[in-house]
Amino acid sequence: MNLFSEIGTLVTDAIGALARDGTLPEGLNLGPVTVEPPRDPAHGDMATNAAMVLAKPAKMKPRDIAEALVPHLAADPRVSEASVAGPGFINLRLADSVWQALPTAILKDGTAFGRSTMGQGQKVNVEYVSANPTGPLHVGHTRGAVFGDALASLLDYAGYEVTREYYINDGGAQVDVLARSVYLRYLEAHGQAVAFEDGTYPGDYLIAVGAALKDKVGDAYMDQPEAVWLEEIRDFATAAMMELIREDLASLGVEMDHFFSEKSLYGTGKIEAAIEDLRSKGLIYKGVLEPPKGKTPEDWEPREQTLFKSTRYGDDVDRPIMKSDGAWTYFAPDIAYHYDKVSRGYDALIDVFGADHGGYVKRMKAAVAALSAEKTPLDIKLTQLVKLYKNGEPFKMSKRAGTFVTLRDVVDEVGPDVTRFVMLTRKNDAPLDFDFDKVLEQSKDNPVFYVQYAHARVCSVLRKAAEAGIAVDDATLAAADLAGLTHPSEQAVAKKLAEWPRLVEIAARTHEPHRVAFYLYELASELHALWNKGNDMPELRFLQEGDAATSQAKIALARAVAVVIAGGLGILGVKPVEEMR
RNA sequence: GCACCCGUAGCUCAGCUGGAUAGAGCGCUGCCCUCCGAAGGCAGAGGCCAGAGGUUCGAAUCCUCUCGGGUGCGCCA
Repeated sequence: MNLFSEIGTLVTDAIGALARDGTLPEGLNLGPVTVEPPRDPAHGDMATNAAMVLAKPAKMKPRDIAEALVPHLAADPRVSEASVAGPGFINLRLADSVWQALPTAILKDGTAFGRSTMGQGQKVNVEYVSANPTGPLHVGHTRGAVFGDALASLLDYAGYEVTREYYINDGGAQVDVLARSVYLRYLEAHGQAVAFEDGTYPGDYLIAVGAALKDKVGDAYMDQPEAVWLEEIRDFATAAMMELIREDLASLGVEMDHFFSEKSLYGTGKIEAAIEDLRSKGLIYKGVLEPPKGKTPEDWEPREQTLFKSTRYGDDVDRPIMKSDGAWTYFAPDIAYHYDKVSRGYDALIDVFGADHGGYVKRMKAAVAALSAEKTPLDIKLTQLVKLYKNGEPFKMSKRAGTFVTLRDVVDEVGPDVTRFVMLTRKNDAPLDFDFDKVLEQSKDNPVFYVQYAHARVCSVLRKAAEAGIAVDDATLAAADLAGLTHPSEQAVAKKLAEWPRLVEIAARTHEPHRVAFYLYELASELHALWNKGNDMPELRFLQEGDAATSQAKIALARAVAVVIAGGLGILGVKPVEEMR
């Protein structure tokens, strides 16, 4: 039940009627026609720009179109008032009964209220985290994990069929470094003193891996050259790191549908097949790149390389896919991986990268455009830096990894729910300050608390009502007569609730889950405002002593707020609380 | 040098495929608990939306340029 699209249909129907009676020309493009909440509530409940956007194609004055539309709109029982304002807006005021029907609908649908069919079951692949399997996840990954997961849930809620996917970078040089590092820990487990040189991973988290390796192979690799053990230790260590990463993700409540191994692309002909696809389209050639202007590397020499003609699809320069020694560059398996995703039949792809990979966006989009013959859109969302603070001071060190703050450090400190909500209180491409103390603070300065508090307050009312012997189960509340909910503060809450289905669609369309978090804050604010009005005006309190029917009507509204908050938090992956502790 | 992101109240940030008088929190000023949770609410002050052009009935939003900040730029992934 999306009121805005329902009224939108009313508007387009009215335009259709005018077209039939000759007032307006036939076949007007109604795409730009919108119905949205006006910025100023004094203008009414909804406004449409129809008259203004149709003026030019219809060759009429906006106000004339508006005047013609108004009678059609006003005739609908849901519309209590329609008027023309400003340059040609049509402002609509809706009947009280429209708002009063809303909590009832919410109580019937539960947290499914707001679900949309916008996606029409289209298949979307969301790839996120995709951290190298060389150690625990750090804060940067945490933001990507939360963002990607919430985006996936949001798209699911909006009617898409979503796959959550993780690309394991287990094919490059960094997993060899991992293997050597684990070998050192293995020697250490055998009692040898070892030195961690530059280019190895010194983190404590590999100690257990070295010990486990010793348990598995005994002294078989002692005093053996790298050629003997490298491959096996690499597989062993990579598996251990992926286990670690899965646990990290699980602690945040993130569960992937699919892990895709980069290594599986090598030696299987998959990279070659992807490159061959590009070659067949005339997009692969040998050539020499120009050095970047203004910043020529010291050791620059012109070199002939195998290049992908990414400039054909909007990139700034063509990109090498093969090194001079004949090995693939990192870009080649990435092309093959996306080729695989495209051929799995997705209608759309989304990659979530850290902002430091921003330079990679154009070539990746170019590759997918080429591989899919421009049929599969790829959106790449970049997540910006997280700056950590503790007691107002920048905070960098991890107690666990020694060098960087890990996902576990954050989750252990503040819990998964707070971590997730806070990570979504900024747009993905804006830097985020994360203050360990502030996010646990119980004040309206802290949006996590503020939203949870609203939910808890409703739960509190439900408990009080039950104690007073009033039935407040959802079925009973859904049957309540809400005609008495006429106060502006009550209607303001209902109107905010009405925005929820629309907001879900906007957030899903723009791939911006943070909008959900901001909406929940606004909804909580309306609830708190109404609650406090009850201080001065006892008739606005949810619980009316000795009047079960009125109480149930008011509590139905409150409960509807809690349901939408729970549904919204569900998208963010946050559990609503029933009491503040 | 080039590309991408960003620039909105003193501070931290929202702002809907372009909509009417640009919003919130913090901070500041003044109010509201014999009252369902005051962990909250109400009111006030505070803006050339970095700047200049352009498109449009209409621009914080789209285009161009300038300034300022961040990130990235061929055998690292």
